[in-house]
Amino acid sequence: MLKKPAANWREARRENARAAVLTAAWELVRADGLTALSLRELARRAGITTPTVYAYFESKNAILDAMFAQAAQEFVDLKASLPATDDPQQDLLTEARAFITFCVSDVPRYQLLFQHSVPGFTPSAESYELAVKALDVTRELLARNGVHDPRHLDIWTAVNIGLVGQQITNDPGGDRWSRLVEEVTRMFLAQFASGKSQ
Amino acid sequence: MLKKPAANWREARRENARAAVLTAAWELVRADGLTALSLRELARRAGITTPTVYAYFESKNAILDAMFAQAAQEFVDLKASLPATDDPQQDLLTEARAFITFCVSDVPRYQLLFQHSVPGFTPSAESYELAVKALDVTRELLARNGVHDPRHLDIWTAVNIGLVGQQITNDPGGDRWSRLVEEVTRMFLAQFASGKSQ
DNA sequence: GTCTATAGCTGGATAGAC
DNA sequence: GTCTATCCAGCTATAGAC
Repeated sequence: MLKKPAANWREARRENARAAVLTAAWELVRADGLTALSLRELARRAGITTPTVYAYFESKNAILDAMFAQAAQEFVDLKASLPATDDPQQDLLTEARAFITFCVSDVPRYQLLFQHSVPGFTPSAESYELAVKALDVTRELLARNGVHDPRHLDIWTAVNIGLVGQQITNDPGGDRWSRLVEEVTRMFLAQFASGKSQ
Repeated sequence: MLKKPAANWREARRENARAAVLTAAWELVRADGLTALSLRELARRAGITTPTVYAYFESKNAILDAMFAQAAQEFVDLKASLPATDDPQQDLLTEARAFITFCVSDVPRYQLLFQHSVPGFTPSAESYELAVKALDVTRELLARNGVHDPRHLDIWTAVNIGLVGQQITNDPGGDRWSRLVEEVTRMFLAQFASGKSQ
């Protein structure tokens, strides 16, 4: 509707160039931190000049928004890739492990997606909705474990985020907190699974 | 030893001025965020000019370090102010409540103290040690609840930080996560108190 | 100690030639 | 689309008069 097929190769070229800039952006923030994202250094890494960046993104915030959308999509893909076996407890543990690895393995992505820690930036509503929607998988997973209270979903996300936060802040590169995921999952399920909650 | 009593009033004057700058700094970061701390705006709020700031602090990082030291001391004071009753479970809940309120009521202080989220800044070793030492109170409190495994102390800090993080990030000004502290404390104690851990 | 003035740098964003 | 050149704003920090 919007684009004729004949113009597709142009669009594809443009998208490739945009993707290359985004790749350079991720490499930059992974190397120097999320707050170190500058258009000068980004352009240098991408092998172009600063004004050229504006040929593909209208502002720095537009780049951050595209990065947020990518991160949100990766989060959705992660959730979709989780196996559903006949052991709900094992599945929940698998999800927790996957989430923690997802966060710890790419700290700037975690900060962008879950901490909203870039000063002048708020994600677009659509990308944000995507990330929130991904929680539905967790909701179902908890339901299969007999956990139905929305408050307990909040507790589940909190303990997972807590492990991630402590791991990143106080033992970066290690596993002092991330290794506790199994024990924490047991604790959570012992209290809230199968209608055990008070 | 270092300062003669006769010079005390000079020292006191200087300390007052330093304290006034720090007060303005806290007001600034509470209003505009930790990353918005600039010497220009700080000076403006303190009713002085930028170079005058350097009469009291040798650099911006020195200001951040003084702020970190203040925050660490407030954290220590908070721990020291906790009542010790004959009900260890109640005391642990009281501590958790106090911690969460401490963090949520002053987000920049929380970020500075527990998130180390200022780009070029790392706290001085002494101030950092002060904050770590404050964990001893929690360690004792857990011991009085029959929790002795250091791993379970890590789990305890993680779940508390998790509630704080989710509260600040996803429901600022509300109580969606902070109100869950009692349920979370019950969950933790049910699993780990009195040598119940596996 | 406090000021005015400014150095020196880095940031986002734009003008205009090609 | 891509470049050179540049604008303008903000930052930390310093020089030097008073």
